Parts: sequence; structure tokens; C-alpha cells
Amino acid sequence: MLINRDTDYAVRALCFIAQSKKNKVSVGELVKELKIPRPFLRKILQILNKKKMLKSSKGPHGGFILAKPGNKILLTDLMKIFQGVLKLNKCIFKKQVCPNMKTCKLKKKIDKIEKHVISELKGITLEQLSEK
Amino acid sequence: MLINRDTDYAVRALCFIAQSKKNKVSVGELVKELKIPRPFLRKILQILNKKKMLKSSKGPHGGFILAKPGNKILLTDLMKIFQGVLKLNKCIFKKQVCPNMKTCKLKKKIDKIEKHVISELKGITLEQLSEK
DNA sequence: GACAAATGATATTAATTTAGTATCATAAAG
DNA sequence: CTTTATGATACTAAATTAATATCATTTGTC
Ligand code: SF4
Ligand code: SF4
Repeated sequence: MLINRDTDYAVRALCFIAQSKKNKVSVGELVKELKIPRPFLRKILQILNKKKMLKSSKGPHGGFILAKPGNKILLTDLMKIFQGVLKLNKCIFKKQVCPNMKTCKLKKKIDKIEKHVISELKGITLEQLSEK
Repeated sequence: MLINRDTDYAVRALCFIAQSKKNKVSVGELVKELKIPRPFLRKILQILNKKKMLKSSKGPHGGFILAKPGNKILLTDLMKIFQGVLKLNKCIFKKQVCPNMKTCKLKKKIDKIEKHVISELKGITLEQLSEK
């Protein structure tokens, strides 16, 4: 999978927050809307807060708002946060890098594909994803 | 990962067999060359045999040969065998298909990328991968 | 200031997938 | 008929992913 579950959930949550008229959205509202298990969603939102994608406020009427405009939040940012650096091909098995790496034709092909994938992903913003 | 370990091992083994001057290659030779754990490699070769990518012969001097020319063995065939149908995005969590599938912007983007990846992969043959 | 309602931080458990091993059966060469 | 090779299958272990549970902290309201 290119996009894992956490990233996917993060996108859904951020889209909803982006589309919301209200300036704050609580976990409760998101759970109701997105049908994501609450403890799970909380964890994701907390990470997004720590990574400066969201701003949170505590206490009654607390909740989350986007920390920056939707066109400044990139899908690749989220993937980085929840999946680490995107690699279609790590060439590591049994904790050892493959000795063929330098000459491997397969690696060359995959690397080329990876480049294209990354360049496509780089263009995707939350703004695009949250358009109605 | 786009290519999993089994597919990767299969590619390495098939490349070696394709490059070998001898018309038969035994597991022992492959193990020595490729440093893949023997029981593992055996399993992979057995699957390749069953899937008609290799032909095996038993007994002393037994071993494996390609079942067809290198340009007829496609990387996508191997991926299909060892990884199932290629999907960058299954849109299934908790065993349920995502209800957003029809309208989801993210899915549309990923599907487009997937198309490109698949079309690139389709062009890759064992012949290309085993060129010296 | 006490209390309730929200998020912050972290630890734990469960399920699933991936990785690796072991065993016995079968076929062929000599 | 013995040895050497692959065929088939069952099993165990490790790692990853998924999900939950618990307690701490902040803040608005009465
Ligand atoms: S064989 Fe090639 S693709 Fe596979 S791990 Fe080694 S370098 Fe990477
Ligand atoms: S939100 Fe979109 S990308 Fe994610 S699972 Fe649903 S349809 Fe697929």
C-alpha cells in the first residue's frame, strides 16, 4: 500500500476540518462523521498537533483547527509523518542491504518508477483533496 | 514495498538460471550464489515450477531450467504469483470497503499513479533484468 | 476554587502478516 | 536398491500493524 491506514485517516480528518465552517472541531464530531475508532483518531490528531499540522485547544469547547492553509499541507508531509520516507524499494532483507544494489537492473527500474510516483505525490495538497 | 521479498528472491534466482550456461541449475548452486536460506529458496522454486515459470527434474543431476524464454517471463507475472494483484490502494480497513470510494479525491489521485506504475511494470521482462 | 470537558502522553494487549524451519514423500540416476 | 535431487505440507517464531486503556494536564464555567 502506498498510503497506510494512519495517513488515510489523517487525510480524512484534515479534510473534514478544512471543510468545516466552524473554526474548531472536536474529536467527538470527527468520530461521528468519520467512523474511526476514537482512541485511534485521538492518537492521530495528537501527532498532527505535535507535527504542527493542527493547533489544538484544551478544555470545554476545545478542539482542533488547521495550523496552516490547506494548500500548504502536502500529502507527502503526512506520509512522511505516518509512514516515514517513501521508498518503493528498500533493498534490505534480514537487516542487511542487498549486495547487488550497485548493479541490480531491477533496482534501477524500480527507482525510476519511484521517482515518478514521488513527483506525482508532491503535487497533492490538502486543498485539492478537500474540494467539494 | 512494491516488490516483496519472495518476488525479489524469485527474480534473483531466475536471473541466475537465465544467465547460467548449464542447462540445469540445482538448489545447491543457487544457495551458494544468492545467499538465500535453502528451505526458503526451495519453496520459491517449487512455486515457480508449479506456476510454469520453471521446469524441474528430480534425482541426481536434477535441477531447474527456465520453462520459457526470458522475454516471455514478465516481472508482473512474478508479482502476481507472490504478491497477488497489484494495488497501491485497496481502500479496505477493518475488512470493510471505504464508503467514500466513489467520491474520494485521494483515491482518484492514487488510482492515476497506480495506472502509471502498472504500465511501467508491464514492460519489464526477465530478459531485461538478466542482461549482463 | 471545584468541577467538568476537552486534549496530551504513554503503556498495554490483540490480531495479522511475514519470515523461517522441519519433515516426510516421490522420482530418477547409477 | 541406494543415493541424490525435488515435491508437498505442516509447523514455529518474529515482526509489524491494529486497537485499547489509563492517567495527566489544561481550560472554561458556575
Ligand atoms: S536484488 Fe536488486 S532490487 Fe532486490 S534487493 Fe537487491 S538491489 Fe534491491
Ligand atoms: S478515504 Fe479515499 S483513499 Fe482512503 S480508503 Fe476511502 S476511498 Fe480509499
